[in-house]
Amino acid sequence: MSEGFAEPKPRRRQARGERRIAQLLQAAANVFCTTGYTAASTNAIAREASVSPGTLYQYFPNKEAIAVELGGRLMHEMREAHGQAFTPENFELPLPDLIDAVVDPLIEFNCQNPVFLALMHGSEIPGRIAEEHDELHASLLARVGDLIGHYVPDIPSDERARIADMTFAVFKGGLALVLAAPEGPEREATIVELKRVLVRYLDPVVGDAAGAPEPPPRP
Amino acid sequence: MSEGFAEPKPRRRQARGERRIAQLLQAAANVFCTTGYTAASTNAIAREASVSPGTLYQYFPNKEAIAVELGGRLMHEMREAHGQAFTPENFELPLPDLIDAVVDPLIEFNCQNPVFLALMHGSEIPGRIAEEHDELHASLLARVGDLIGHYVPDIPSDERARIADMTFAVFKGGLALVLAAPEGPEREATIVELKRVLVRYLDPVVGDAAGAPEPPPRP
DNA sequence: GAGAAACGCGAGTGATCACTCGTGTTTGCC
DNA sequence: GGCAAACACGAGTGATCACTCGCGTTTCTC
Repeated sequence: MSEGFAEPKPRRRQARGERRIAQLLQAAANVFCTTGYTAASTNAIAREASVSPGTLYQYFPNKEAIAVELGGRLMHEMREAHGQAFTPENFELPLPDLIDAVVDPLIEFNCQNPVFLALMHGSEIPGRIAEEHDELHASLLARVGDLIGHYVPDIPSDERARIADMTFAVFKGGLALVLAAPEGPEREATIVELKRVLVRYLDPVVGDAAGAPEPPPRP
Repeated sequence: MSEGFAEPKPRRRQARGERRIAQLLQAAANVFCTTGYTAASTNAIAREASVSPGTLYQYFPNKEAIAVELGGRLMHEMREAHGQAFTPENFELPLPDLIDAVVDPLIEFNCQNPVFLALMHGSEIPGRIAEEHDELHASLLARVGDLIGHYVPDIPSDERARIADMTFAVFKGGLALVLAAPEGPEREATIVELKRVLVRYLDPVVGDAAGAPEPPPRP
């Protein structure tokens, strides 16, 4: 009965080990992007990282742990990206500028980490990641809801939730389109168009109560 | 060299066989929905259909063929659904009614065939389905583009394409939200909200050239 | 520089998967 | 009724996958 410690692993890592982990996660991201989580084999990940299967299993107990660690790191970066998007001073911006401030970092992050959507979107992924994703999703929704509540203080909470949900869903749909567009002017134009959707959808919502009544004339 | 016929299969099917095929496709749809295409095993599909693995392979040469046949049938139904959505008389409707006429059948179809999105959306699916889906996608985009061109005849083609792309992307994002909502009043409210997004986005586009200048007051 | 521990390897292992095959049953046709 | 073909079965087969293990190498610590 003694020594019932369930301590995970007081394992000392060397610098080489940390490097290998980063290398393996990068390889896993590539393989997950191209083949998806389920069809990605651990041997393929090891091969992509130019190491043996045994080496991979020195750092990760199983395939799911790779995805969880990768997802966790991406989630952390994502929180930073959207943390700087929802600063208090942005709350006072006019709607188009606010949308710029919120949307740009999120798009930038997803463009540079396409594996994020690949991991979060599939219904094939392990439950652990889905939970973390749900948390992040709920957190983002709450922030959008706060924003709407700030512009329209007396909105019913169910309506506010519905608008936040729809805003986020529209963003996700547009984000997929942005990621599908080739980098360059075409992608930029798609981003502009996505922001146009959001502005036109939200302007009447916030415009009713805030002081941004008239839409600017289109060129 | 003689008998170089590549005839697929002049196989005579009995009524029992046709029934089995429908039964197997239904079972496959269930399994694909819950586990995804890659993780779905042919044995699991056979079990869901209460037949033996050997019976399954009497009607389908391999796992991909099941998905292709299922996708093909869904695609056919889908074309019917959106064929009745883009009838010429709908072209003359005011924007909100037009959106009702186009969006409602598509949502209805996807609600009753959730496996459709599951098959079309994954990046894990066999190439054959992706091709068919691309065709359908392009066809739908063209219809939306025609619609925009009808309302705004002198719009530049690249801008028209971008608007059609974004409209469809927004719809897909909202559709995911609709499918995630529980059936009943909540789903209906989500559908209404999705239509609101589309109307607000497209109204300034078509309003510039057509005769629907003023938005109705919101209650 | 010697011992310990982290690192690295790759053939091997058991499980699972897509798919086959030999055999028995049902159906359509004369 | 009898024959041929379609239907149905489920144990079996080879391939592949996640994961292990024994052993050799590098790095840290003293």
